[in-house]
Amino acid sequence: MPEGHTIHRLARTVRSSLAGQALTVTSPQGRFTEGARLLDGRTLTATDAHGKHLFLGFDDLWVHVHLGLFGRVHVAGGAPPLPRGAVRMRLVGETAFLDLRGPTTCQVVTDDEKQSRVSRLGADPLRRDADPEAAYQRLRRRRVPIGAVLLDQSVVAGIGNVYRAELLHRAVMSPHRPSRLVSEGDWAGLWQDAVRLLRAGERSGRIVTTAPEHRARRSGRARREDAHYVYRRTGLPCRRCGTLVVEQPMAARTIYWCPTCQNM
DNA sequence: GCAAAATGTCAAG
DNA sequence: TTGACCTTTTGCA
Repeated sequence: MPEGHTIHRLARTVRSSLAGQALTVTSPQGRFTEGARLLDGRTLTATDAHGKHLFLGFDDLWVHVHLGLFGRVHVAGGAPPLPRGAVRMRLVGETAFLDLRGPTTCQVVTDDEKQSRVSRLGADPLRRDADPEAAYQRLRRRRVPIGAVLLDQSVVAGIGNVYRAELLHRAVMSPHRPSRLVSEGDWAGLWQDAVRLLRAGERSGRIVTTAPEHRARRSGRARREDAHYVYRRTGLPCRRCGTLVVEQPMAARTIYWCPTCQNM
């Protein structure tokens, strides 16, 4: 479930449940044995999130985690049960534990290595130190359409396939619009909306992009299919104009959009 | 029991 | 542009 909002939320959760505790670090699955040995017994001192990258700090060393498409982190209070499935890394503190499964990346890195990995990332809407102007300068030079640029983590860090589709629909912009035709004002609007949506996602732990009037309530809870305007709604009517939503591959993923109102 | 899908990225051709 | 990789869950025999 990992777009940037998930990672920032995790950074907070892990900090509040495990920071300051000396941790037992293991790799039940066996693919992080070396790293676990380096960190076992150390105290978790910091957590940090940049786009979709999570860093867990142990003084001068960090664990760099990238969940990829399938990775998951499970944090819970109390004592851990026997590991179930492929647990790459397990952290056990006095009051809580963490299990990491299926990440693309789980590596011990130094401060310098962390810095160099972060420096390859573009502006993160969830960070106060983000530079959206620099992102705009990069965006304007890309030869690919805006729908592809929004997934390019070296331009904007943290947006994934759900947010890209939803942001473009909310901006009433075609994913096919050439990036050089995205004006400063267009970009300011997209950026501001990204900040708003990702913050809401970080707070709630869910991606909900639709306005309340689009969300039918049943037993007090928004239905899942009402959470989005276009993402995974192929063949259903656009909530703005009624045209059927279409899908197409773009930048190695599927983009969903309304061909009528998002017409450039 | 097995195939397919899922909010991601990188390297090879 | 395609395939490989990481793992769990869901749907269909």
